[in-house]
Amino acid sequence: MYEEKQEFESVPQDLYKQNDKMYVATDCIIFGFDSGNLKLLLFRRRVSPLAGEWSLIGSFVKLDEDVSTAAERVLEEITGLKNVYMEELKVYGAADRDPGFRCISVGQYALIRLSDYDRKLVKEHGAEWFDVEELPDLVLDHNQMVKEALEKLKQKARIQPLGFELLPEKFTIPQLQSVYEAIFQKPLDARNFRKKVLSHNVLVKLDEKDKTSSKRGAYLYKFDHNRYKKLTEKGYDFEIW
Amino acid sequence: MYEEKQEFESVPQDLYKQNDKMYVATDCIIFGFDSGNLKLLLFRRRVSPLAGEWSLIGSFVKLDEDVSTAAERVLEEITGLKNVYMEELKVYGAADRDPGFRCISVGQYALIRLSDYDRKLVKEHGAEWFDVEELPDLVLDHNQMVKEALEKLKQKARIQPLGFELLPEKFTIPQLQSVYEAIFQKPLDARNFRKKVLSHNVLVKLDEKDKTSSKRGAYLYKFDHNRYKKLTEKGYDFEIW
DNA sequence: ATTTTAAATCATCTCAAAGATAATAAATGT
DNA sequence: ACATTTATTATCTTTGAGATGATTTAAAAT
Repeated sequence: MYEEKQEFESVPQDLYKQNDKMYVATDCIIFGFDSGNLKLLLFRRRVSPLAGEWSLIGSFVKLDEDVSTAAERVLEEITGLKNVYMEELKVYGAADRDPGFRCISVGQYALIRLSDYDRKLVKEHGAEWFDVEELPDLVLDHNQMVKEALEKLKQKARIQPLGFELLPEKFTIPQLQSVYEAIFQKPLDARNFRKKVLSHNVLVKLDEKDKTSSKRGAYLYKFDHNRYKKLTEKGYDFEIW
Repeated sequence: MYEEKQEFESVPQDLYKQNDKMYVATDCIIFGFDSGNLKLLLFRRRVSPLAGEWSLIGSFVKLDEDVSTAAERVLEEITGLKNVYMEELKVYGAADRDPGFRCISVGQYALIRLSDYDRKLVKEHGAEWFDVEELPDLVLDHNQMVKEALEKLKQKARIQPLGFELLPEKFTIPQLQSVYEAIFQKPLDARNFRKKVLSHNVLVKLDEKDKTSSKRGAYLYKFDHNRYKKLTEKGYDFEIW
């Protein structure tokens, strides 16, 4: 499956399977969105055992580092992106989850804009984007992590507007719909979707149109973060779309 | 605040603040329900520093132990209860959260029936129940954990029937209402509550009545786990009450 | 024994939002 | 000029949440 000879960062060999240390790692489920499909960024595991196998983007948490910082660090390392939407999924803490050493992993999922990331960096690290529906076998419990991240994303998307995180600054309603169709994995009615999504008054209609995907062209919108902030502070219930 | 001399389990002194180990702990936010109020079980922290201060019920995760098992272990140790509803809250992973050593904690909240727990065990461990509204100052970030657990409970209770976990096997509708009023921290209309809660057909009406809290007496019900299971498997949306 | 009382229970009504469907508008390609 | 496709506006129907009125029941008070 992975033939090339390569150097990997690894736990010092003298520690491997012989020490009594508890390791804490974080693995990022990094979602992107492109042409109607959710994508996931993967790379090759850097530590033995299983070095070289497809894996979520992860890293050990350093002793003097916050867990969330570790996730941000590794995400920036591979994609060049900062200030990305990221949220904790859950802890994977089975004693036997990693055959090499005792390591619990904090799963965190991130939503990034495919337009923004640093392609060179990604390439350098051997990372690749996969369609969420067509993932390879991943190391350890990573396939399970992805499954649960998708589930959580689906759930979260119902009560919090985060489809925007996957789109460029400016986007059309149909594009947004397409994101939600990918997340919910079912078709939505364009007319009702528009009605709902606009009813919250957190979208600002721009004067430009996007004509890449239709003859008529659709108006571009942008998300009004300020307005959203004000609404949620007032306890506004976003349980919609 | 805590004057008595006492022995505490602790990290070996030679390791304290000098070793480079990563520790993983779990802290349980243990909820109970009594006479209209949510209660929380607390005990005295067993490790230095801050040994003897009020703390959530917690423990280190052993090297050969699942994180979830650790939580179940400590919960049983203190309350004698097994098979309790427990769910992960989130990870508390700030590098400086514990002044003694580097330790991340997995917060987990549990719902137990106050009728069931082992009072002797609780007493032996110096644990006590506190009204959620009147908690003492807790060690580290534990007050924050409680706050977030309450928030999560409130959210979760909207889409999943878990008020039952806090009540005895048999309960009345008014009792159930009282649980939800405690969770949501607002009064509910008895007539509408009844309508909603019965509309899902997961409650079985018994022939007995409970007369402890009213002259007329209210019928006892029990939760139909099987029926609930079937419904959720079919994708039934419980976004109610 | 009758009345009072407080909860428990049943029955309607109103309103708003969700989903289904119809109709129109704006471009492009033929 | 017309057909075609996507975007957009406008209605209609149904459902369910919340508000409120009315009735039952059994214990306690008179």
